[in-house]
Amino acid sequence: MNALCLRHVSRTEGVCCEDPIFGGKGMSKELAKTYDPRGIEDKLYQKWIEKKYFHAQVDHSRKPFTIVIPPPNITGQLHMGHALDNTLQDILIRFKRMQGYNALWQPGTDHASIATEVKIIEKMKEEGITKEDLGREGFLERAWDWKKEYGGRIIGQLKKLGSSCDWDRERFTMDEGCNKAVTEVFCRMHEKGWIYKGSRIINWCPVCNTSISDAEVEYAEQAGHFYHIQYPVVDKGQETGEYVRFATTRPETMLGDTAVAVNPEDARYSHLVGKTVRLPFVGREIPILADSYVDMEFGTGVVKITPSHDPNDFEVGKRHGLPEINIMNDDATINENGGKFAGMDRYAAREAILKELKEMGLLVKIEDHVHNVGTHDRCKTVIEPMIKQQWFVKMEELIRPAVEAVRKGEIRLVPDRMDKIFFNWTDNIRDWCISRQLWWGHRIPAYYCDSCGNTVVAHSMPQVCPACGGVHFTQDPDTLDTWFSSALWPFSTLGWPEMTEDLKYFYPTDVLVTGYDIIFFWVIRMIFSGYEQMGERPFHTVLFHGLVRDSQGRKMSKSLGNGIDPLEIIEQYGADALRLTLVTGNSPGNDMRFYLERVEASRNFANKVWNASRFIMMNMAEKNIRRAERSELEPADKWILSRLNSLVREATENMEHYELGIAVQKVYDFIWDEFCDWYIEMVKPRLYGTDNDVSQNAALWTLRTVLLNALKLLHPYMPFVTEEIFCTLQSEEDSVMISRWPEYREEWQFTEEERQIETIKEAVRGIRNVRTQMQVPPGKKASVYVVSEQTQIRRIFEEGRLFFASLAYASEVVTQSDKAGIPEDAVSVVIPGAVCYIPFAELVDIGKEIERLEKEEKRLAGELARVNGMLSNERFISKAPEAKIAEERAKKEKYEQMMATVRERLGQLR
RNA sequence: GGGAUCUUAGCUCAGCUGGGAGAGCAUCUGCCUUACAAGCAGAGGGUCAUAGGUUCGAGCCCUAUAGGUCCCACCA
Repeated sequence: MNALCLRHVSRTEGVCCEDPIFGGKGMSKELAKTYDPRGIEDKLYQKWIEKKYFHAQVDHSRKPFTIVIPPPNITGQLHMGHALDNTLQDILIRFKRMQGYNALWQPGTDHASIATEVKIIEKMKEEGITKEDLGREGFLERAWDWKKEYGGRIIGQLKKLGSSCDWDRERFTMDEGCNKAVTEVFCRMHEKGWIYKGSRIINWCPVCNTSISDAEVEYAEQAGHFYHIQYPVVDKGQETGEYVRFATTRPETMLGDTAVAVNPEDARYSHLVGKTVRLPFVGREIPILADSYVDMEFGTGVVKITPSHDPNDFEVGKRHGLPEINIMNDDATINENGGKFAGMDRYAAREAILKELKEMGLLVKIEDHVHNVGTHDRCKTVIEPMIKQQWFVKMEELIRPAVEAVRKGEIRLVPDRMDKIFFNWTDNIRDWCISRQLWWGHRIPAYYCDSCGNTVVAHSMPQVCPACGGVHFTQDPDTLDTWFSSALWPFSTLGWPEMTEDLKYFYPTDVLVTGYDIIFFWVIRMIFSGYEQMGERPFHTVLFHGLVRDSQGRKMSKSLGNGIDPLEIIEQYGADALRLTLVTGNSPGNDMRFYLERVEASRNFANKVWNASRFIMMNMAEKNIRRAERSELEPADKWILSRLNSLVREATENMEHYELGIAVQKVYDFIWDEFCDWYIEMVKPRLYGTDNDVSQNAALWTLRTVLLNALKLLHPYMPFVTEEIFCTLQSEEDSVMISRWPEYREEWQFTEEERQIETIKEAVRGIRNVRTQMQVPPGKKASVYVVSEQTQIRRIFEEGRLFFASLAYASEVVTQSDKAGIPEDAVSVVIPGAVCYIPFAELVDIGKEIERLEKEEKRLAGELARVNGMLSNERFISKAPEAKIAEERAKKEKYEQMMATVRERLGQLR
């Protein structure tokens, strides 16, 4: 048996803890001192799958909680962004599952039309094949093979992360059901007039050979030039000898110019309006017209108008009824409209044109100019605006319910500031170009009659043309934007357009978790699709996270080679460590830096939890622990239960508010600081060599109870280590992942004991402090006299004598009401309400002791000055809340009392 | 051009509705104390970017400035 492996998992019985480490043979095995996640993680995941813990089905007796996964691309490999995104989702879904919700995490993958197609073509290129060689059918066959080969890869990787998706429900954006949903939506929207085909200026990628949507255009700053060019003015067929001058960054587009425009208010050019200019090379005479689009202040105040290759010019052209002359082929070479430049690439043509313009004296000057150029986000090619027939979704009305939903808070974006980004987009929205000249994707369900060209949009190939009675049709060759199907994901995965039981029960889903980078691509489109198709919001909350960057704050990218592979991190440190790293010290929507030191810290925490559990299990071995009666609990037990209780309330609240980083930080601090460093140390004397069974049982019961609850709180973040320990502790519950989330309990609130233990902790900290300062070795014990006039305080130390002694390295603890019998040169530690005296055998350096007390005096004086300042401020007294004033008064009293003690002591020593 | 966001300890970042500045890592000191050296105990280190303002009270709210990051627009 693997020594690192705590136990075997039973695959046949309901109880997973049949082989407890200390059970059976009455002897304890030595456990590994360090937690090794390898082996354990896969084994536990396997168990969860076999027990169907991830599976959710309709159950009207319980409330559903649903998350749909942002479907990863089938071409994808798990990267840190996925790891973060899915960790957050898994935390939420595990949390809600434990709270008793019927939690469904709906998984699946995306066909990622263009991304996949590009990859397949790349691979084909290596073999020397093109798309055209294979033909559409052959290409699609290859694409499906690709999907079969790589589509499952990322799913396996998500499992490594611990994702508790309901894999029985795995979907694909191009599976039968999703296809049906896509066709249905297309037909419905077309019927309604919200999907239309039109000839408009669109973004064309000359490399990918397809149109793309506005959202896919990425602007990149590039160093370019301003070319100042002039055209000769023509009046009644004669050149007047005058020229109009203008500047352009793209001189090659002049081949498609159909006008020159000036501002109607511009007195400089008013005499030219109505005349024409002669376009060099093509010899076309084009009008000089007035349009307010032209900015008089900018440049010469003259703009050349190329309706076919510039979106603004397109609009101008529409207003003035200008001809649209396309001068480019799909690969961005100049076409026959470019005259002698035909066949040249757009950039080669630019150079050639400039050269000739210069020779003709029409190129006035060239200036350097940095400008933003639209590029295709996939391949970074500079996009070419082109006028083409494409399919569009009309956005104006469709977007309205989505805007309202966010405005009214029916859908909440976390963090709130995402609202503004959302509205910025919706306020400036243009119609969505959805057709792509690609093969991998949902083919547009539009059919053209071979006889009359009539368009029929239908669920399947029509039989007869309603216009001419023709019986032969050709389907539109284009496919849909990949986001068209993603937009339907929250309901298509649940069975829509069938009104399935699943759909009725699990829709609307609850939370969508995603990066802010796809708010436009996906989030907005899901929202309007949800309202349009389902009549209901797709989710009530969107939780945004930021980007995972490298240790220097750079984006992780392939080209930089600075990406960190989450799978390697999992292999080396464990999935729990990776997950914890990704959610700590980060707030929603903010980017984070990832570096190994942080993963190490997370791994260390997993190890800490492991070792605390190991300690508890060792002490529980062969003992029958019974539930401790309330009366049997000692102050320390009550203290930790009370602290746990507060933690439960706070962590749960934070999680409800999606403050996952804050919640887990609190759990971390509780486990490491309060539970391990204090409570465990406090109870050691009760566990080792004591004959007080009641006290020992209370300690063990408390240890086990607190640990079990802490494991539950930690489980959503670190599912593996918590499960491994939980089961080994032989809880009544089979698995932490389906156990009940802890709830606040009135009977575990012990305010008085919290105060008592805090007093002892202060004393311990003070004593440790002076011992360190005086370099007293830990092995050297000393008597500690606790002097207090207050019997209650003396009682605290008497009750806690056992652990106080061990924490404060005391050989004995004596409590008394005055200093009688305590050596004058004993070191003193002043705490509220008491003084601890430690007489060391050797002479204490009085000078240093005075120095130390003076420092304390100074500190107290500072505190008192602050408190007195507040309390003597009349406006504070009259305006601050009562509770605050009372609080400050109590502090004042405390500090004054401590100050008096310190001064008295100083007086004695001086 | 419009907008968002950040500026807190040497580094990376938390700090939830305003009420005595925190964590991890790093540094220094002492400890192999029978759960854990991936650990324990202690220490040092911050005018919370700058300047105003609101408030009894500001890291937190408002205004301006400087610097960084990002998004949108695209003046040709």
